[in-house]
Amino acid sequence: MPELPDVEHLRRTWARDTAGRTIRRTVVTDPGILRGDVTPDVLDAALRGRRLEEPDRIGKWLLARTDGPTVILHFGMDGGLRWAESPDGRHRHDRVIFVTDAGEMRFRNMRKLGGLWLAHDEGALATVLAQVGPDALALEPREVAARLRTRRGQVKSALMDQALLSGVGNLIADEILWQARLHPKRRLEELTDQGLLDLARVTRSVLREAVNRYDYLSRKRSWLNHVRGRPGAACPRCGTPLERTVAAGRTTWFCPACQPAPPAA
DNA sequence: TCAGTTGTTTATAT
DNA sequence: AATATAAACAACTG
Repeated sequence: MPELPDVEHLRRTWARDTAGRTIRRTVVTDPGILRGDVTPDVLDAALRGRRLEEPDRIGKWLLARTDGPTVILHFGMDGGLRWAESPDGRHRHDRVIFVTDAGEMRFRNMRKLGGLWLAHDEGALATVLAQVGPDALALEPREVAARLRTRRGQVKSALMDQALLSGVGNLIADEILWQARLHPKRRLEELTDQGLLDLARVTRSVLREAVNRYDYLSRKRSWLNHVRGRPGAACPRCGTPLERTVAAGRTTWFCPACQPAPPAA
């Protein structure tokens, strides 16, 4: 699930459920989810007795702050959070559990892409996030356009480059390009300034609406993601059968009528 | 059995 | 130097 809107949802979940709580202990059921030099003992010692504070988010990264260290979570392809009042019903993919004075937050992650980092101060936090660009939703469209303008090559590749702009994943990139009527393999250097600005505006509007709907973008019938990936699916705008290709190394769906291919090389 | 999966990193090639 | 591609990671679903 996790692209920017999903992680924002997780951030709000974390904030709501852990507000005012104190960490009693942490349970690491699978050390293979720990990143950097943190170990189960180090994590527990660092967090025991700490008060949970308002979490932040940059792109797909959740920064779970305490009155001491910050826990950094990345959810990979299928990670998530579950809050429970008691230790009952833990799932085998709950890799780390933050036990508080009134319930526990579980970091679930089936495939163990992503993981957990621990930063003892802002310097360590900056080190972990050194390659992460500005949050895609925190920038004005003109700023997004200016960043895109520094790049050449396939537009989808740039949208998904987390160092250029953080938060846009494969599904959202397809949605943005479909709404902007741009073929995923169009080249950035071919786009006009106005074209880039339009793309940046669509980017913000897709992210904003997905975040404000509070879950994801799949329910909206007028959007590509409502039908994306289904065999024989038709473009919600014009009814043309969607096509599948690979761009930026990822499965990509687009409408061949609304998103005309770039001129052959 | 095999292909496919919302992400990132690394290696390799162009 | 930038960009493009593929593989690897891990665990599951259909």
